[in-house]
Amino acid sequence: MPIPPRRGRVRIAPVEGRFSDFASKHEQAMEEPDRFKLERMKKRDALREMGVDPYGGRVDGVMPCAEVRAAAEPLNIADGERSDLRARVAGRIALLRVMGKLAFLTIDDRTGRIQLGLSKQEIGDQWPMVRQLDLGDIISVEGVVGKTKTGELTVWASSVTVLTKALRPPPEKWHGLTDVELRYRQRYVDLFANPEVRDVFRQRSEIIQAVRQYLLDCGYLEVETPALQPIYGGAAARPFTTHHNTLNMDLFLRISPELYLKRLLVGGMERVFEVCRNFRNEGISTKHNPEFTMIELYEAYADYRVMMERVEGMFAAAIERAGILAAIERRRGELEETYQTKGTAESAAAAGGGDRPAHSAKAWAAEVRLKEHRACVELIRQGRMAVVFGHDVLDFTPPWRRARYADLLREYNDIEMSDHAAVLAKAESLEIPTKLKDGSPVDHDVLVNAIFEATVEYHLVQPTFVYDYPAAICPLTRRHPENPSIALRFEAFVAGMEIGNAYTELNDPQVQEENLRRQVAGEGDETMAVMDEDFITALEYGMPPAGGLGVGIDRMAMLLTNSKSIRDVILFPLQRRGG
RNA sequence: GGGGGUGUAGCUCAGUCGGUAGAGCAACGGCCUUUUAAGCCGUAGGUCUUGGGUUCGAGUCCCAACGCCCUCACCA
Repeated sequence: MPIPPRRGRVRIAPVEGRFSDFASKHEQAMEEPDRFKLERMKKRDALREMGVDPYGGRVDGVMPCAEVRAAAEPLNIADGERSDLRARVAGRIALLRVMGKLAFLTIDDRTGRIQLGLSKQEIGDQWPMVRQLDLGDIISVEGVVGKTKTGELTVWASSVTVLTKALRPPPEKWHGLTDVELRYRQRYVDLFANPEVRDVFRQRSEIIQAVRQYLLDCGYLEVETPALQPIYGGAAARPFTTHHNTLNMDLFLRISPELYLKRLLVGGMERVFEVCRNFRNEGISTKHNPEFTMIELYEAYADYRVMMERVEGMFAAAIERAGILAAIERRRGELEETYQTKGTAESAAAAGGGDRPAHSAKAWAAEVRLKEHRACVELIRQGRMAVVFGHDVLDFTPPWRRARYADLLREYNDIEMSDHAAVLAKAESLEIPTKLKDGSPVDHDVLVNAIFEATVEYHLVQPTFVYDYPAAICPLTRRHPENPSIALRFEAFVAGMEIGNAYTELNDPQVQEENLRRQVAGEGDETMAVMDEDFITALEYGMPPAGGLGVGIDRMAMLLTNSKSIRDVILFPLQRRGG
């Protein structure tokens, strides 16, 4: 099939003035349009020839689809009837059924979908326009709200406006976009093709907003500290490096905001938090993205016990204000429906004579998920803050379980944290290296923590605060007043995943300096902290005793939206070039 | 970095033992005023990720590269 000649620049970029050169240059650089694009460009041009701008502008008074539904509800419109309710709606064409002189389209907006009815008789002169519409175009219509014979709520258009002609076809209308790589690389397609993806990101936004509001209600101040730092610290991680040209100065992207937020405590900002993007130059996994979001907070005159309450409060606020429980009840209802309908009528037709009850693949998938959804909804109805995560039901109702680090270590390994011989033997049995490259022995507390990570963490499915950590792995934490080998630190675990980390902060500048110097010198590893003299200076002016806490927002969003991978709660996860 | 999986039409997927590359959706032409993933008739659409190799013949077997997923390692 011969490729039609390129269209002239005036046709391609009819906008006058400043953008036409730009568009034309890019048009030349673009790959040869495929047959889908050519067809759609033809329709775009046909629209222009009939005097219709295929890229319309502002539309006032648009009613979201969900509001149209809500407004129609009390009118009790009978099937086949129309109401007096007039509405203007706008959205992307998700389904398109044209039959001769009547067309039904389903458009999709941020609140849902609604059917539009366009008839030649009613829209008259505009009818030829309908033939130039495709799936994926963005339009608005104005008309009256009614119901079809089959009871489908429909906006019967009296006028149609083309807002955006799409030059590329959307993915398959039934399956949507499922190729994981394409979903991440072209998230914009994923978002409009898969409405449930939009729901996840709406919930993520509401979760962050809920947490923010909770902290504001607790008297916190939201602050912003540098992401570009001359010295990195506050965590043990490898940083990204960059360079400032004018200052001729190497800089690091922050791995943690901790040392800056503590300076604010010194400055008298007694309750501060930051919604903070951190950057760590490390591995990528279902639980790690090189850039990720934390909420870190510091509260003067508090300690790590208070921080436990903050974690509980943040989750409770998020679950309530982001509508998490209602979403799970809805999901359960959908699954029940899929299971009922696809598991009976459809499968009976397709069964053909198997021995066991036949179910369609969808019904089978629904059945598998129903078990935990039913259990979860049962808990919700008892007033619990329960969510479904994979095959687990997680109960976030405060108070969460509080378990001492040493007790858990004993429970799952039958060893005492302080018993070096036992720890060494256990580490060897787990094939944890007990010697450094230079042959010197690995620090006792480091071994203990390796054992803990390997043997305890994955057991911690229900929300659990693990507290009182071995001190050597906690250089920024205050020691236990009666046992200096213990640090007043907890980590919060859910579904085997660390989701929060808190300390009773160390505010003795001398001890802090010693800890940091030991860390910098001791490990001799590039991942270890760089000495931050100014941070010590700040502590010397006096930092109030305080509790500090960091919560991983991406992981929190994973838990509350039942997402297995961190990439499903990050809009544009890092991908390799290419693809 | 190790191990496992995967890559076929715009999208979702089949492709048996190595023997001319298939379906549904989308598209194009036609019919159609109550559809619900609309339907019916017809048409077109492919560098089977890339590069080597084995073979008379490779989507299929072998080797390598690249992307993606899972997993381990790394990672307070």
